[in-house]
Amino acid sequence: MAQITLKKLAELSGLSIRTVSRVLKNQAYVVPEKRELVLKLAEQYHYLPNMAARNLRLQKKSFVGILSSNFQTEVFLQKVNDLERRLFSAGCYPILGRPDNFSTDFRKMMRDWSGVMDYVVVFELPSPVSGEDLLEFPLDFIFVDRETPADHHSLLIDRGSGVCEAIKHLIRNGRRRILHCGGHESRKEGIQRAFDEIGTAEGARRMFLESPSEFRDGYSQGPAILQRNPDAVFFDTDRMAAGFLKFAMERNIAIPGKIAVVGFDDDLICRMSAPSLSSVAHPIAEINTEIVSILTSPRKEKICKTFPTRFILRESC
Amino acid sequence: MAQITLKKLAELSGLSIRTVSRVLKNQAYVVPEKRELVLKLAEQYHYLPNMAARNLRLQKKSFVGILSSNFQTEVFLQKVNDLERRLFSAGCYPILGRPDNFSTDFRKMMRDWSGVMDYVVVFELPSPVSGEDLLEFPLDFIFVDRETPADHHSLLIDRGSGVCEAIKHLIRNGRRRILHCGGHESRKEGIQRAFDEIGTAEGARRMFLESPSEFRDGYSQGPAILQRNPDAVFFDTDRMAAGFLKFAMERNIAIPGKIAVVGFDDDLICRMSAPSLSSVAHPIAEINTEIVSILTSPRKEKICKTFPTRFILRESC
DNA sequence: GTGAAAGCGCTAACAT
DNA sequence: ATGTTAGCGCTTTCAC
Repeated sequence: MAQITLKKLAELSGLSIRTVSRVLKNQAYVVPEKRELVLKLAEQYHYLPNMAARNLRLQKKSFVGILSSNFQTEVFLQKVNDLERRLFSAGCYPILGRPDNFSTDFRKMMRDWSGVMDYVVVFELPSPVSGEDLLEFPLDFIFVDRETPADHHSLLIDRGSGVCEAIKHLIRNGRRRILHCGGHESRKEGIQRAFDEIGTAEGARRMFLESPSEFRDGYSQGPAILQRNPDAVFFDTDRMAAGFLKFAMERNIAIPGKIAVVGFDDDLICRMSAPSLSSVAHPIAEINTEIVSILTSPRKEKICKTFPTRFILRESC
Repeated sequence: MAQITLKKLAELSGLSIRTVSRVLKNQAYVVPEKRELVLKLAEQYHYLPNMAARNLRLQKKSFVGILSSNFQTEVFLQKVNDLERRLFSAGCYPILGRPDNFSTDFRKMMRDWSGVMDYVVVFELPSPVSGEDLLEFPLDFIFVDRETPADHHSLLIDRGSGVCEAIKHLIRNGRRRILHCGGHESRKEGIQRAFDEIGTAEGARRMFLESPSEFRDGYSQGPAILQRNPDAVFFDTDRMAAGFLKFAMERNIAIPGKIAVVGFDDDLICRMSAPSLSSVAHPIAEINTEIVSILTSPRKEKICKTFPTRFILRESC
């Protein structure tokens, strides 16, 4: 499929490149008959301007890199999907990369992407990086939900806010023995806030069970959870909560009757589990809006904003 | 972040562009001291070659478009994730697009992508297209699991094969009243095959309940399903099967004890539902291998291959 | 009204 | 061993 170029169009029409360009960009000062001719030829040969060349000339980049070491979870898909929609309107598209490590994969990607984009959005990275590390790349980085190296944009997620809402909801609905199953600091902090605000006053008790937070963990921690006799459990992830739901179903433990359950992430699984899972949702739309705004109106100062998560009530509590 | 260029490096070093280029590409015939100097400068200024320019010059493209109107399901993420890994080794990256329609979105994407890629992989498209429609774009299309316009690569999925395996498994395990809930022709065909091969001989009976195939449908069809008194149900999608699992749980219907359940897609949900869901998996690795092979060794003739799906046994049957 | 020409950053054939 | 130069496909200034 040989690309047809301006030059070929010029030869074909016997006109100069400049004139052909004028016609195709709908600029003034071309006599109608020449205009017609060029248009006809362009149509006939399916002329499409080479964007790579145009962008090189205009020093304009129309892609944005998306880095994540985790393509597994469904929330990631939600984020990218939402971002794609927004970028599209701005004539921009996401290029995906899933580096397995910093020193080789990450570097290779940055090299390969140089010149086609100005910005790289980093959702997850296999290893920590410093501002120093990034200095060598002629790119602006936008870190999402991640400790941010000096001098780069960072859009942080306040995971605590949604967790706090969730816990307060549990307490207000009469739950008094609340177990946190997982271990992320961000979640602990939200729970702490809820107890500070109303939990302690209401006489609620707080328990903690340290655990990894995959599906299998929620399932395997079942006995340990029961042993602590909670009337509500907050899990660090939806996957983990789903694992516990499975355990509960097998043991005929009523959810939310006997135990209320809340997860984190608002994964698709929440709407597909039985009962449907209350969870804490990421501020996807808000963050992506901000990303697009950074891309479209470049600024000198680095953005650093924090966005709250929010509690989503479903059947499990 | 101003890009540092070969030209600047040449000025800085007082050498010609050619020599600088020689050094950086590790070619022969440069005296050590000049080599050293250039290397030092490149290091110091964090020189990165502009790939957009290099690719323009070399007429080489290092991206591949991925079109899908459906970014919702987790299988899509699996596919893209797997493809990304394979492309990466080939120095190539996926650019995502989610066109909402052919006439505007699709066209805009093809225009915007012209010159940066040679191939576009089409997973799903909002409307049917013909070979004619695609003629206007200087791109090769690889259609996956989709009716393919004339003269383009097509990698088809034989959905029937996995379904057939699934149904035969059910029959061999003593199920005799098998209900198909959904309506896709591809599934029907697989079920037919299974009955032709062993079902009829074994005296199994086949029933059909027409339905859309989302989560809510699996749930809402619960009563209609029970009414037909099946001992096994095959659902067109995992989401739908999960919906029925929820219904069954609420009604205390033993799965797989009373009713065996099989879904389709091998979504993440399969491993996270209770009980875990038997399903039919897409030939992701096989298809992506083929895609990469098409990209890396261009050919005149169009590829057209069909890949079988396969049955994945879990707890639900 | 139209065209020649420079140049975006890079490569490589062709001098020297 | 090193530099000059043309050109990938495009945009745009500046002449005519």
